[in-house]
Amino acid sequence: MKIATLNINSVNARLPQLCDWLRDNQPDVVLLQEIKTEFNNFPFFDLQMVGYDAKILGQKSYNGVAVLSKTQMQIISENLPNFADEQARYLEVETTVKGQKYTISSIYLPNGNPPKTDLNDNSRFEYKLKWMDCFLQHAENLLKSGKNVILAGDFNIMLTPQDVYNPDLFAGSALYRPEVWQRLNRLIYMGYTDTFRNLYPNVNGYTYWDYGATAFANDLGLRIDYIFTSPRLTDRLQNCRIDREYRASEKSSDHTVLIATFKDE
DNA sequence: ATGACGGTAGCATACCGA
Repeated sequence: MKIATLNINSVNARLPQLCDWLRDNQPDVVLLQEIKTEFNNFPFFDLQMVGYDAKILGQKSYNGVAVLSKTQMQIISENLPNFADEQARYLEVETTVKGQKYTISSIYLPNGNPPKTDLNDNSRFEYKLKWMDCFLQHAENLLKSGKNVILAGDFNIMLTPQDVYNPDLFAGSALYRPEVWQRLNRLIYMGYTDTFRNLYPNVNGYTYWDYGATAFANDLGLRIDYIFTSPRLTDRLQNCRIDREYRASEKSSDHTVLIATFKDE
């Protein structure tokens, strides 16, 4: 079973490249974040043509998450079940791949930095922390269910200095503060595995590079996209890799694709 | 501290992003 996640930064602006990537890589499931469109403008037909069914939680202009799958899916939850959210950031589905059942969530965690017009406004950071608290509660409930759970997407957090090209530059950033480290670590302590870091403890593993010309060329990146797995699924983990080729391609997102594969039995 | 760069809404420029 092969699953990929990508913050696509507008699905419609990058649809041809996405379809090409799907044809070339043939993942069973793909999680998208920042689709930046609502249901009526989502490219269901084009994705169907390359073999994927789609479930989405859309929003005009901002946010929006989706799950693509070769097999039939069922939506379990639009938004976190314990949090009335005005922003489209969480979609949970169930699907069966090669005889194995999975509970899979596409996650776009809030950024949390203040608007440029008011750097003292901490409401977005408070929203991020509240979002994470509700997410952790739900993640714990999923863990107790004993299902095969995959929680993946853009978490907007660098967990350690290794995940940042220049930690000093991000001191005080909402993506790099003790309050979010503490919360994301709780996900790990309760039993979920950060698949990439688990397999590659000594590789930076960046998944995002600024659009500015120097960033990708000089590998000035951040590791903010994650694939977390529940224990029984972690036992079946075969690989987790970053597809830097996608980020190097024409008209790519500023994020790149993270891909995990699992043994099928 | 600011902007590089890019997308969306909608038609000029503001907002969002990490």
